[in-house]
Amino acid sequence: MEKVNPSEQKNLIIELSQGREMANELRKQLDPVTSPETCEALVEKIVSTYDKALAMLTWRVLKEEETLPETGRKESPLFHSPVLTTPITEGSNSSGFSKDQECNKDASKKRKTLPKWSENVRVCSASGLEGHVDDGHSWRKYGQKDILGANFPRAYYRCTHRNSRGCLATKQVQRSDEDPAVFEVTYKGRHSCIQAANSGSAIRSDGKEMHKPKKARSLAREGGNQMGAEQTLQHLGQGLKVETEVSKTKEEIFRSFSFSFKGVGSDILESQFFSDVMKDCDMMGSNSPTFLSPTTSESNYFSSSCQMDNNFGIDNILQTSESDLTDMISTPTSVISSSPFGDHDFSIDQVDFDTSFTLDDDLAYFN
DNA sequence: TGGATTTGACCTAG
DNA sequence: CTAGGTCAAATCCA
Repeated sequence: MEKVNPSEQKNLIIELSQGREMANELRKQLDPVTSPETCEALVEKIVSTYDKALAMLTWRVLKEEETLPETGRKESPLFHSPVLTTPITEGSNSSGFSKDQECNKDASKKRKTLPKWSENVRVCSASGLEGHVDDGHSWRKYGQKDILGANFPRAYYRCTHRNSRGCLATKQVQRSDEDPAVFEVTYKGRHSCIQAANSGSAIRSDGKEMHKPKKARSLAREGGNQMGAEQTLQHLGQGLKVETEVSKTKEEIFRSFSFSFKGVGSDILESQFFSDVMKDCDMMGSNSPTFLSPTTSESNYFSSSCQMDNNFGIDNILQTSESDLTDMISTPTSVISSSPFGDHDFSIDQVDFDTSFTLDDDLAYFN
């Protein structure tokens, strides 16, 4: 990493500066009057800032290593970087590497070879769109399965561009048993398509949504407690308010961060890492220009757009592993707040853009 | 007519 | 063997 381009350097400076400022602020706050929550928030914020800076540096190294033979890349100690997200150990193996990474060795024998990470999304009840959690990509449902012990079936989605562009990204959406308003979304694989962020469910210039899933239509068919299709679409068009399992504190914590990503990567790269940077955007909906201030004391409502303005390549940051956040998911309210560093896959490959990342919709209809 | 969803069957990991 | 994951034909809908 002998050379840092000006953009990255700038971002690093910003991050580190923020960390310093927040540390100073925390010092000021360290008086008996200050609430522990405030201090905790500041600490989280500081840690997050440094994590981001480290992630940037990490990514740079990984990017460079990508030019090296595959073996060298996989053996990179960076895969064990504390910056990276907690490995999900779905049926974990004992090695330091994720199952995915190991599976790369013999992909022909194993079916699950893609990185996996999860997030919880709570859909604003007012939207009437239960489980419609869009991450900016267009998904096509290819299956639904009743899961043992779960009250609700699990829906399986894959990228719409699976055939046309060979995009292998998939996701699973399951409604939480504990809180039906919470949808556990598990992503697998990374998008090799470039539709990502600024396309997805973006609103077209004519006001209509792109990739409007027919899920909305079926919702109308199903009737029940769902609102009418017209209303549904209207809500979608207006930008679905999505509530993540993030405390207000978190919102405050991450509000100041702004990131965008300049993907550079190889589409073949299977391992991927999504730092809290993305979590900030995706989960916190932090400093989106269209961010809506929380309207309740315990919920984060925000619009689906998440502006990402810097040039931080993210999709090539390697995910430490295909981890399984199932345990985290099972306790939604504590998940995100305790671990803001989820892994996210955003295929922003080979795209240099300032984009509005949408989180607006994605219907999972489990009725 | 083409793309998306539904759903039963099939495949595979554990 | 079982449960989870995927396939693919049937169906729906704009």
